[in-house]
Amino acid sequence: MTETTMTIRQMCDSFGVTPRTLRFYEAKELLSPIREGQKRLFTRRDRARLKLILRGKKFGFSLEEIRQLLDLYEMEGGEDTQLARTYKIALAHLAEMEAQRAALDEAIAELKEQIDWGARELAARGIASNTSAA
Amino acid sequence: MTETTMTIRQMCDSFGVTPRTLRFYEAKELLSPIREGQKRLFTRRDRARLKLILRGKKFGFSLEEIRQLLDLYEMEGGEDTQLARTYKIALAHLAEMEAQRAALDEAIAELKEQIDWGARELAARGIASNTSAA
DNA sequence: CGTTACGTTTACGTGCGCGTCAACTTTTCT
DNA sequence: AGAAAAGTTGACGCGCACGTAAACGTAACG
Repeated sequence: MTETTMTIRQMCDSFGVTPRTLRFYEAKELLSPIREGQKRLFTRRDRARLKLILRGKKFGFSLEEIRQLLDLYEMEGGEDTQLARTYKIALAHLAEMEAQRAALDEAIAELKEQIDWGARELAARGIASNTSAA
Repeated sequence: MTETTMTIRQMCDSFGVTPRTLRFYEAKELLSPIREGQKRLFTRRDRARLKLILRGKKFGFSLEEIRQLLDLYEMEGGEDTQLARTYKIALAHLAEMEAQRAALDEAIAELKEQIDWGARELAARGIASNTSAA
């Protein structure tokens, strides 16, 4: 089987993060690479989680919130109560994300208006606003 | 004319922030309330800006980035070069926000999948997952 | 006229998300 | 064998976005 683990450097290169960041995430229990002697080896699981972590960060979630979300993606055979709790948390996150989406749409619409105004203004002043909005 | 200005406390109450926050934003030149003696009086302009500030924060923009965006919403009669610069910044922000929207849509879709899985799993285990997705 | 309420400045403290050494072990190249 | 490369564990530092406490002004109320 194709060596499925990666060194810390390989992880850093493919995700664009620093070693410090990966160790920090491990300390926060977001990642749990296996150890070969002293060295960390990151599994496919770690990669999947890291992807989710980085995505979560883009949406302004804290690492702690992200940790809760990560659990959802791995509730294979947990306890019933645990599953139910995680499920509720997930619903809350979903609601929050959909609210964010709505707000984002509104913000984009408003910003576009402003930009259009700016384009017209620039045109009126005879300045190139080389941005042919497809 | 209906007194159009608000005290710091009125602002805090209607926006759900603390006085410290408003003073902090003023120090960062995001707000510029007028002074009546020593006291701050927030104008309609300040309220509009604060609304945009809080929205920007929800999307993970830094206060400095938000300050740049705010300029866009007030480039009434600035210099040509200033207008052009602000215009470019706005385009960059728009691109970033649209990218965020795309990523957010994807994340929402995936989270929904997980939630559906969780709902089925809970059902199979005979647990109520009272959340009839409309 | 005191005190209660609301506001102010100044300044140090805090939590998060890492950055940045320092000092050290463990391969790996030549 | 010797040196460079890659990894490790502390531990302190830093920028951001405020929190929080101290000390003070001022204006209104009973």
